[in-house]
Parts: sequence; structure tokens; C-alpha cells
Amino acid sequence: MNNDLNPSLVTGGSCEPAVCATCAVRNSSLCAALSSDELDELNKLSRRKSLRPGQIYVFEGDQALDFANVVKGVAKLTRGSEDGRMQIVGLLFPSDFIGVSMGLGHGGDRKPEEPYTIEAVSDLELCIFPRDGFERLMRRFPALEHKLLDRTLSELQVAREWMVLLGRKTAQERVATFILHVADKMRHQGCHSGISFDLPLGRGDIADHIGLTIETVSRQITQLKRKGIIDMQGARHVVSCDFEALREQSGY
Amino acid sequence: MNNDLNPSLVTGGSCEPAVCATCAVRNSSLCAALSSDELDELNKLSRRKSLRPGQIYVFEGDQALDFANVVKGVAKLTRGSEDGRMQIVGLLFPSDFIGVSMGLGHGGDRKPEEPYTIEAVSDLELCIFPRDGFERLMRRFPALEHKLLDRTLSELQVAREWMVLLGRKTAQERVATFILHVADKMRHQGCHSGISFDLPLGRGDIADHIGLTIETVSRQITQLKRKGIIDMQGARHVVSCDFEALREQSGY
DNA sequence: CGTACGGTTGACGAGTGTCAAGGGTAGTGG
DNA sequence: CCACTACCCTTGACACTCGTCAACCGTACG
Repeated sequence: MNNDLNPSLVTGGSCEPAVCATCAVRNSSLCAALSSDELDELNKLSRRKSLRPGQIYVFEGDQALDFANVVKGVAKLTRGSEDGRMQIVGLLFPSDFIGVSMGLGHGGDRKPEEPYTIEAVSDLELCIFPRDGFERLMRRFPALEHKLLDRTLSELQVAREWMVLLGRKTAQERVATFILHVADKMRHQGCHSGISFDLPLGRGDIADHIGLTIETVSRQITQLKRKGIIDMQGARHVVSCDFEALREQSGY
Repeated sequence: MNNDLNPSLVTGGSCEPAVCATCAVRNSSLCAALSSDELDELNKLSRRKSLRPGQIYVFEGDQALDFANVVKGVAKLTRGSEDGRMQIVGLLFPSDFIGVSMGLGHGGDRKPEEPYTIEAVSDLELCIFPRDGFERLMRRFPALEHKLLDRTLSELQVAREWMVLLGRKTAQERVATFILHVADKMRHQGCHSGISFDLPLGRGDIADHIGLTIETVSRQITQLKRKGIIDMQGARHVVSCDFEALREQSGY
């Protein structure tokens, strides 16, 4: 229940041309499906956009914006309700693709509504593609669509894992699972073997992600520290953690 | 918490050849992407399989089985843990596609593990395709893969809606939302305008789907009846319901 | 008519949420 | 350089929703 929209941080962010050749996610994003010739074509369509923490890329209910790749940073995909409840339904890391939540191919008619708000959690860099241009490229280069299918299938997996967490796990298990997921993510991002890493979210966002309150999250983290399962410096930096024990606490 | 596996109802079911021409989901399943010539090719690959309520198509952890379309009936996609907790992460209705939970294209190596158990909830009829044959067809007929992407994207939407339900809604809201979803589903299946319909799940399965216990589900349904928002005959048949009020109760 | 199974209801307790106060830390301005 | 502020996190006390355990009811089926 963490619904305060800082009024000073509204939708926006700076914009500049993109350079695919030097892109950090050229080989891990959808773009990995393209040859360098094909990539040149995409490059003509694309622009870069930077967002500061708390800035919002789209609001739920607004007309759909362009597609985008996350190039740097972390964003959250959220649904809020008027009484202040909020749920994070997905985290977006570098190489994740944005903009297909409501499906493809709304060609002629006006654009559909975004079902979720997308908000920068850290300093965020996006690579943006206009919808029709990108959809045209997908038709010409089926490998692009194939990779999008792959990605969507694994996001579906993640969402379903989270349904198990939200539906059946205890507070302790949720927090343990969350930390394991972050450690895993960090390992894939090439951090130092995952033994030491930063949590990408504050307590409030963690709470909104795992379906608890700030206070409960805080208490559970304290518990894990007391049990010696994790060790932290400050509120966000995990210095060490006993993965074996975490897995036991996580409810598989 | 509804984990009893009836030992008399194990994996299995009868098998017979398929006839696409007379298929109930020819125009609503993935197959709608195919011309009748193309469909002939698919027909050569496919077989029908029938399952009785409670019979299991795959166990989580088992090697992946073939792809399949649901032709008739309802199945549930579940994850259970040893201590008896269970979560339904998806319901499968006619024209839904089965078998891509762990992604595509595991060609050479041995098949991947199914992450979820698939179990028949009512009398179930499946149309089964061998994995490699179907994947070959997908490569030849991109429209097939395109439709699969569409379907996967909307399943992702549903899963995320459910994350909001499981993470942030009260018991009352969950039950109201569930009934609305069922009514909606039934309307799409062409039932009598949705004013009167059967719940496809028993109390236990509803509980496992919306992250509550049998008792809480039962109490909440009783509440809705007392408030005059729904009216039922027996435990499963909804005679009438006030959609406006239900939507108000559902937490949007 | 008896049994089995699923659903309902009640009493009680545990686990989280809520509300409120206090502590840390980083950033700002004097 | 230090005080002040703001924000986030932590901790405690208490309330409340939902889970647990148990008994009972109704319907289907042998």
C-alpha cells in the first residue's frame, strides 16, 4: 500500500538517437534475432530515452506507447487501485521488452490501453521503437517474432511462479523466495557470482511485489538476519547469504 | 490445501484418431490459423484422448508430453508442494493449447520437465500432437506460431490479473472476481447470455485457484447469497447474479 | 436405508495488517 | 563542519481477517 505518486516526477525523460552497434543488450534482447544488416533497419526506427527513479513511462489506462527494450536499469510493472492498494506484476531488467501486454496487431483502429503502469525503479535507459514500424519488421523477420514468443513464454512462467508465491506461501517464504530470485537475476547479469549484491527494490516495492506490507517485509528480513541466513550492510546491500538455507525457507 | 490424489484415477485415458473436419474448436484454437489443406497435414499427426474428472495428463516434474488442444471440458494447471499446499495457476478451456509451459525448441536434447500438473476437472477431450511434428509445422506455417504468440500474451495477461487478485484482494473480492470470470468465460463459450451457469470447479478447486481455504470460499459464497448478489441452486449452479454488484464487490 | 463425499457452519487461534513511535542515513543549508 | 530535514526502515502493541479443527448437513449412489 504504497501509492504516493511524487508529483514532481511525472512522465517524461530525455530522448536521443540510438546506436545499436554499441548497445549493451544487442545480444541478449530481441535484437539478438537480427543480423547486422537487419539491425541497421531497426536502428533507423529507434530512439533512446532515459528516465530517473520514480519517473513513469506509461500509466495504466493510457493509450499504448511505443515498444521498447530496457537497456539499463530496472523498471516495475504495476497495477494500483483507488484505495491505495498496489501490486507489482513484473520487474523489467535490461534486455526485457515492453509494450505487448495487450497483444499485437491493433493496426487500423486506435491504440489499445496499457493495462499496467511502467515506472523506473533505478536510473533507466530505454530503446524505443514505434509500434507500426516494429510490427512491420516482425512480419519481415520472423526470427524476431520467434524470440518474442520465447520471451513471453518465460514471462508467463515467472508470472505463474509468482501466483504460487502470492497464493500459498507464508511471509517468510515470500521474502526468502524474493531474495533468491534477485540473487539469481544478478548472477545472470554477470555480477560477482551472486554472493554479494544490491536489492533492486526498497521495502515498499518488495512488499508490493510479494503481496505483503512494508512492516511485514522488514520484520521477515530482520528474522533472516537473526537466523544468520543473510547478512546485510545498510538496507539494500546483501553482503552474504546462505543459499541452501534460503532455499529451505523458500517453500521450494 | 486439497492434495488428495485419488489412487484409482491415474494418468491415462483412451485414445483414438482425430477428425479435424468435425472438430468443435477448429475455428477457435490454434488450428484457426491453418487453411483446410494445411489442416489436413496437421490431421495426420493428431490423435484424440479422453480423460475423466480427476485423471491426470501430466505430473509436474515428469518429462514433457505432447502438445495438445483442449477440445471439450475443463482442466486445471496446478503446482503442489509436499506439505499439501496447492495452487491452480491456470484453467484450460476448449481451444486452449497445452504443452509450451517450458518453452519451445528443445529439439536434440531430451525433453524438458513439465513445471505443472495438468488434471481433468470435468470430462475432458484433448487433441494431441507429437512435439517435433508440430514444431516442424510451426516453422512451415508462421501463422500458427503467430496465433500461439497471441494466445500466450493473453494468458500472461490473465496470470497477471490473478497476481493482483492473489496479492491484494480480500476473500470477498476474490470470490466475486472468480464468479465474474466464470460468467465471462461462459458467455464466450456461447452459454445463455451468462445469467445462469455452472461453476466449473468445486469449492476445493476454487479455493486452490484464488488462494483461500475451502471454508473461507464457502463462507464468502454464503455471504454473497445473503446479500442477494447471487442466487444458486445446489452448490454449483448459479441461477442469477447481479453483475453490477459483483463488480463492486470484486475490487475492480 | 446406509454410506460417502462435498459443502456449510461454528469456535478458536495464528499470522498479517494497521497504527504509532522511534532510529538511521543521506542530503541540504547555515 | 555540523545541525536540520526528509525519507526510509525498524520495532512494538493491538486488531482483524482468514486458517484450522471439528461437527453437522444434504445429496447421490449403492
